[in-house]
Amino acid sequence: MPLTLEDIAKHAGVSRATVSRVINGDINVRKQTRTRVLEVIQENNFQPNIAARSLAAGRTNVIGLIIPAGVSAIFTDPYFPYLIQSVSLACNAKDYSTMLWLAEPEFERRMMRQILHSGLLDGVIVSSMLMEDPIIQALYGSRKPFVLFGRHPKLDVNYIDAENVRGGYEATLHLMRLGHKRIATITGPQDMIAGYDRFEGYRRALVERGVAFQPELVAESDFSESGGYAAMRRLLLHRPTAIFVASDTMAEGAMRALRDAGLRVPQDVAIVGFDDMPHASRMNPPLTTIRQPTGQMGALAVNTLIDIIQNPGEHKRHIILPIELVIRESCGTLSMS
Amino acid sequence: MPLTLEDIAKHAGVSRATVSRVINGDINVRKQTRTRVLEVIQENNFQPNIAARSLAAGRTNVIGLIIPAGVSAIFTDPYFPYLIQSVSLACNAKDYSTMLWLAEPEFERRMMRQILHSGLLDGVIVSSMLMEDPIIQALYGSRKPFVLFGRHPKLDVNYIDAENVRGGYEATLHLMRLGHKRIATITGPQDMIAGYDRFEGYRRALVERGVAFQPELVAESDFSESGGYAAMRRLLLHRPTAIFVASDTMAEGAMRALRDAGLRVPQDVAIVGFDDMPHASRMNPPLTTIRQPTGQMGALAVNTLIDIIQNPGEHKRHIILPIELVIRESCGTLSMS
DNA sequence: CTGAAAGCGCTTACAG
DNA sequence: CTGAAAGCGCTTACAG
Repeated sequence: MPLTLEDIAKHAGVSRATVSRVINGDINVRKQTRTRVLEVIQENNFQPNIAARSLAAGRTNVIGLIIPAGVSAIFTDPYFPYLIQSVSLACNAKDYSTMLWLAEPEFERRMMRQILHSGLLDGVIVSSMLMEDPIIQALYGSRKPFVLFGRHPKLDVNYIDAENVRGGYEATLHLMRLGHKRIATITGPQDMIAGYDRFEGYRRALVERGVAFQPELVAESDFSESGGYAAMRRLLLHRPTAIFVASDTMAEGAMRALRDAGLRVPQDVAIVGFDDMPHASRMNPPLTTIRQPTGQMGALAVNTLIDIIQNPGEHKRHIILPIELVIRESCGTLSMS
Repeated sequence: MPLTLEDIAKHAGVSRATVSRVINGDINVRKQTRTRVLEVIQENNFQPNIAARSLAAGRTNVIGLIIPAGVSAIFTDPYFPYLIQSVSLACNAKDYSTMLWLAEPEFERRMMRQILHSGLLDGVIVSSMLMEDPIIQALYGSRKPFVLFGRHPKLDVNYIDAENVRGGYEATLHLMRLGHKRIATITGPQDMIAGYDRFEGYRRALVERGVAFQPELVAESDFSESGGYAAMRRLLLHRPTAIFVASDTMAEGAMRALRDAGLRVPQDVAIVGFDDMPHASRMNPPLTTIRQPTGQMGALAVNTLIDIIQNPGEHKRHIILPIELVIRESCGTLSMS
């Protein structure tokens, strides 16, 4: 059977309360006492029982990561493993653990009960939700600390985000500078904020340069590879010479569609992606794209959440990370214009 | 503040013990009483505090899923999201929650303490570990229920596995039947059981048909796309006419290498993969591969683990799922031989 | 700086 | 079939 605080206390010749203080970094412990207790803890590889701590103190050092299971992109877009990994590592580094929730509508009620009422989670990180998702509403109405991946258009919540609008803008502008006139776009879902904002950037670039917006050059998709493929096939009917795709993974699908149609990149169609996932540089040709710091964002979300848990009631945190245009070979060069 | 058992008991006019019995499905409750209590629970959307239950009963309805973070394939192989999803859904369906651990050597000690001593997990599922991983040793030496994805060559443990040896055998045999003489293979890591077994199947097919084993036709890789690419480039020097690749994702990399080398599939080189991930059918050409029931395996692992938790001390469970050759277009047809 | 004691919200023998 | 009570292993005012 695992040891208890009481056991450690006995070994160290102090009370159970003192051991607890040592573990929790209370200042009111004599240095000598602290050292002795720490030694005994080390020797016995002691780990306090989380359930007991949770019950007594109301905290668990566990946070939840919610990703909607409906997002089919979760299977083709390395964005998700990267996100999960960076969150998991950042948690470990702060002595927290990660509980993963793939939100299925079917189990949503159960999930929300667990999250809000079971006392299991100190806080939660939410990624890739639809803006109108009831989960966000439920969290917003509770006092459970949470941070969103991606800003929210209506609610004042804590969030981490990238400069998505500027990303879409820079990508489109890059294509314009290369002389393209018929620039299409494959967007993410318009009920997801990242999908919406990247498309907004595209529109702004057109407006700014006085280019008429043409609805037939827009295909909404779902951030998945096969979605990008299907969207590209639809756009092909309208003969764009360039295309801004709102994720690298969709860009991969789009390039597959172009290849199947016998078109060359960049000679026939130029492409800019979004994300700068590692495989972007391995595509054929290597993909020009907008880089966002996915790895950093996971860690930042964790640290922000922990900060909120420890200092509740302060102002909402809004963190927006810079993007950057990475030029490779999928747009050709200036001379082609 | 969340409600407690005591609150529900008061509303229903019974004792706290009775409410607990109702929640835990104890038979010793009068039907009428049960109904009344359930109503009150429903009305109030009551969720028992997990920490308190854990402390009192020694169970949490939380299981851990451990995946080593060092596996770079985690970013390119949809196998992992599928696995995570199927485990997560199966857990939810059984009223369990999933705790995700991406095992970093750096945090291994912390992780093992949490898993074995914090009382947070009722059991754990371990995927894609190296056979000699100390985590498996530690679990084996503990009394924490666990099931492995993939058999263990030395320890008598609970596991779910696919017929990997037969899969490698069938894949290789298929290529032989098509008349190929120089059949190469790209293997998974030989310190992972799936990598080892699939390679073993390849060797058995050669032996059975009296074909000499040629070490230069074997390239060990890491289950990632870029690993498959690099391995294929090495093999190209030895001019194989066919190749068995131990995962679809590596096969994707291999096909990219062939394309870059100006070789056609299947005319110049025939390929068989392993997994039958959804993108296998979308490759160019569609990939002939060995199908394994990944989705089922996650659910089966969860159900097996829960069974072990509830009925400890019984014999070890060994579940091996059948594979199946799926013929598409990456090997050409019999007439080509 | 330290200890004795109450209490967190459940489960589960025990008694009836 | 039901309730009173002990106990799970911690944390944290409170007292000294």
